[in-house]
Amino acid sequence: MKRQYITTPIYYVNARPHLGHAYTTIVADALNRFAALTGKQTFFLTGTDEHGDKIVKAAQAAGQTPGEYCDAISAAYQSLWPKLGVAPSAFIRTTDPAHALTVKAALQKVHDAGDIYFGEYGGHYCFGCERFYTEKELQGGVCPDHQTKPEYIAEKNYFFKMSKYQDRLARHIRENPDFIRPAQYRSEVLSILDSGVLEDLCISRPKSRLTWGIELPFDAGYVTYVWFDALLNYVSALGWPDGKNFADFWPSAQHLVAKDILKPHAIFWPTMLMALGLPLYNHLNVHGYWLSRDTKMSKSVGNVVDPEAMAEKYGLAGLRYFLLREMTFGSDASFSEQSLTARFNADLANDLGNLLSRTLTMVHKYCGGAVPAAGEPEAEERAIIELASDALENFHALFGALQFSRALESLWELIRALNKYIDAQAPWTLFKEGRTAKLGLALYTVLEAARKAVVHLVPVMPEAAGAMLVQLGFGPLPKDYDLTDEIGSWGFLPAGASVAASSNQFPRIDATPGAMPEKPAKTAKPCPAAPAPAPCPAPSPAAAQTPAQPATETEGCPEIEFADFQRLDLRVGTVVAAAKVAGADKLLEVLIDIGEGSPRTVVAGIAEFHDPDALVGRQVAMLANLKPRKLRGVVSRGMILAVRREGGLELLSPANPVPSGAKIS
RNA sequence: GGCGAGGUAGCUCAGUCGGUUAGAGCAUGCGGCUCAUAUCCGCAGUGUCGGGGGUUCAAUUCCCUCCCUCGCUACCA
Repeated sequence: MKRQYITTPIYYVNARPHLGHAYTTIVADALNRFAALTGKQTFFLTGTDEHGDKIVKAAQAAGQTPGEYCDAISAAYQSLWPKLGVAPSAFIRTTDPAHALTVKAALQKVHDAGDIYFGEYGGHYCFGCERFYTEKELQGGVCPDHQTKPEYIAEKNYFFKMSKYQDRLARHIRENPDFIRPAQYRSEVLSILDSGVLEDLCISRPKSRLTWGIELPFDAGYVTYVWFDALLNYVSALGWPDGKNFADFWPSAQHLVAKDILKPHAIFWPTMLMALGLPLYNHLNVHGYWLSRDTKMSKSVGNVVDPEAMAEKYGLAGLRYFLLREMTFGSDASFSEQSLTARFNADLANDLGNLLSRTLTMVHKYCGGAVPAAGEPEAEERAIIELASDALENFHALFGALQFSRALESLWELIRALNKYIDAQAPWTLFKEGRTAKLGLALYTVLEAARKAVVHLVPVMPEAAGAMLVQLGFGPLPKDYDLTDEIGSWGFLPAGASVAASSNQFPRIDATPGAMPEKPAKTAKPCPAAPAPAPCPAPSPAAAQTPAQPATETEGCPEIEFADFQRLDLRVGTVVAAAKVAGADKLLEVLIDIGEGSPRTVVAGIAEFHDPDALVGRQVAMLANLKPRKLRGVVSRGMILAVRREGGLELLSPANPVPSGAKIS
């Protein structure tokens, strides 16, 4: 079984998530989905880094304990990911007790091996800042913040013998050209390694100065500082040393980071792995910054972009597509709502959205809404089939090599060619002239080629691509579906499948200043009532399906498409724990296992009728992809389904036990 | 200062292991179609490929040098 383990950095909880965090994590998510769709077993890790000086200070400033503060910011990250369509396999926190045990075990191991020593660390210490300054950081010999002269103090600390592994690391990087990519960062690291002897890494802080950290196993007077704590998350999340996930996934590890943490990941971490006797990761993938108004985003400049607001304003698909399409992986790129709008309108609305819209309309007008029989391809169709095959082959090669921009561009070559093909074939003329065989052939060619393009957008925009596949009559992806089967093949779209009457997947965004772009609609319009003539070649009776009926209404709710139903992630979960929410009469905080690794927290308004203790072990139906929401300070991720009756509230449960997380359909 | 990356059409970028008229998308102008989300298709461009020098029959692509931007690192050779 081929596998892929991909990680983002764990994000430091001294600030709320911004676009940079979102980019890294969305890239990881897209790569993870792509791997899963190409037959790999995957593990995707993200999390939060929560120890250190700055956290203690930030917590104090917020009037909280470090623990409370970390919980709050970590929750902000955890609840952001589903809003960005990101679905990690696990979320690690450095304050997780299991992580602390791993870090201690690793420190002990490296200490036993003789690669950690006790030494003196001297520097200019500013008591106001509670930190050391190097000579060059001091301006005119005084602290830049406090304008006071720092005191030179010597402090005993523990050091990791990084220099011992310097040559071995340099050799490894030379022998494995893909170890650090893109190549510009590889040469940067080699240049650091070649330019002199590495300084050993200071890995501790005395408890007299810092207690918010993991205690050294060999000296209770110290906590470990920064990198031994943070970097080890990549193996502790897999259950190192004995976890099955570690054995399964570590050999396929690759990390994704922004360029600011190149050195820790390219130098500290591999040498730590060497000291631990562990194999190195396969790839370190390094990306650049998103610039806003031509400079790096920063709070003081006030140009920080909020990813959640962008997702709400432009839709998930638009945001994720833009991020992957606009940045050349490795280089910096500029973010602006103007370029996002331009990209959205040109690529998604005009090219792709309109392609689907015009095609589906024609299938309904000319073919009764069913996928026509393919027929025998002629020269023009063979050209499209070949182009599709080339485009997809390129896409696979480029996407896997992190060249998302070029990968998507090659997909768009196909999409643009389809618009051109439609113009050349002019189905409206074929229809008028009664040339039904060619008409069916032309529309089938467009539908099938569009499907092949859209299916490759699933990793980029899972939800929107899924909806488009349904509109195209292909429906949700089969369980054992493998994207690689799309290269060099043709005709997966079954004739006779009914297609949506229309598609308004990516409505153009009004670019006029001040206009508030609407969130793109994600549902298909209802079918028009008028049944169209059906001159297209009839599909084989076995494949024929009932054409969509005109919209009707049921008890006040408008009739919906099957695709609408599919947007609901309904599952059966098992209650692991339940407790009353403090200060609320009706709310229970319920932990529900839905087979995700860690149980979900759901806040449910059922406390009036249900005793928390009686709920444990019970299976309940829940809506799992409801937008997370904070209720009474608790983030609720989902809702429990229930029926209200007089004097009570019945929870929905399966009549017989089912696996936790079983999908309701 | 050293090291690394980059400087290609108005914008965002691709590309050239040296070789006929240097590409794409967006934006701009003109024309066409009507199935479509005022969408789509066609045509039209423009560029001393950062400056200068060198090697070569031939350089945007190789070498040298200078300028500018970004990053890392440092005053130690």
